[in-house]
Amino acid sequence: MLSKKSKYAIKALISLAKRYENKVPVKISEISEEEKIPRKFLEAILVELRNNGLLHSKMGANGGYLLAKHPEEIVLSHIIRISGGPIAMLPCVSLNFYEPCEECVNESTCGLRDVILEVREATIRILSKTSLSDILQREEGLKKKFNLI
Amino acid sequence: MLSKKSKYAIKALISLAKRYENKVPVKISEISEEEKIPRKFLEAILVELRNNGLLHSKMGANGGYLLAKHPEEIVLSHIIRISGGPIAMLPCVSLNFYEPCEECVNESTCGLRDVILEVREATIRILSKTSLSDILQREEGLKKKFNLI
DNA sequence: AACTAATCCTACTAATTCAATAGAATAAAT
DNA sequence: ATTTATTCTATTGAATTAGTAGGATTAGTT
Ligand code: FES
Ligand code: FES
Repeated sequence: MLSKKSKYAIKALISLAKRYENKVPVKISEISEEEKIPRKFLEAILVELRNNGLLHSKMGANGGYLLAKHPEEIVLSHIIRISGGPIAMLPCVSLNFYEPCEECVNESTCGLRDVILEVREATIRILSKTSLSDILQREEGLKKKFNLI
Repeated sequence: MLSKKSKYAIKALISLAKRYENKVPVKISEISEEEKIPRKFLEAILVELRNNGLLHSKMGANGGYLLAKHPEEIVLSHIIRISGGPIAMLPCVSLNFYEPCEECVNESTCGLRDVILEVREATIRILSKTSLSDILQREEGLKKKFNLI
């Protein structure tokens, strides 16, 4: 399961991606209300995203946040990793949060690990090719689908 | 991430699958030692697996556990669900642990949900076709691979 | 029948992670 | 100076996960 933190991070970035063309900083409180994310929690999340190069921030009056890259360049796998969520289902197959499995004698011949490795690859294949732009496009597609029928 | 409980459940079942042909009940303590799973925790896990039809148990002296089905018929997705782990990355796409996302106004037009739905499908495709037998076969394959090189 | 070896059952506790909050410090605009 | 923001540090509360304790029950053995 994705943590709320990760989900909020993604939601917040999608929200910013929608206004990417404006080039105007967006306030935390604005995102918070729009996406129904607890204000203070979102604050911490955005700082982390900024520290990891996904956002630019502007302090003071009329300050706020802006995407640091084009929405096409920000992909889900990256957001999830930054916001602390391992993607893999076991620590022994995680690229970024690797830890050996104490119980397994030999990692390289572990059958379970072998399967979970496949799952991870399938997951990452999708998450690392899906950008904020892709998500916005999907939303457009879904809206049409449900309006037109 | 898979919970330890789920991982232990899978490990325990693999261990039992290895001796499936013997048709002799296997003691908790035996599995516990072999797979390095805390005794009492494993106890609780095995009872749950039994209550869900994956194991048969025999009480008293010479008692223990046996697979209730052929190792080919027990698949990972089933084990994970029984041992309490949702497979999906978001509650809104989970078949067995579904819950709506409070923040998302309209589930059917949610772009994030749409992507995560794809991830879930890819994951389940693998987990629901992989049986205990498959895992044992993989282990054989991996052993050969690493012995022969 | 008594003894022993096992699962079964109920309840509890400890540990960790997750989610959220509080409040003061800093920065920029007017 | 005042206002409107982000930033930083620290803490708290809630929930979940992981693991434990101890006695009841069942079945085989002598
Ligand atoms: S090495 Fe991780 S499950 Fe075996
Ligand atoms: S409905 Fe679940 S993420 Fe939007």
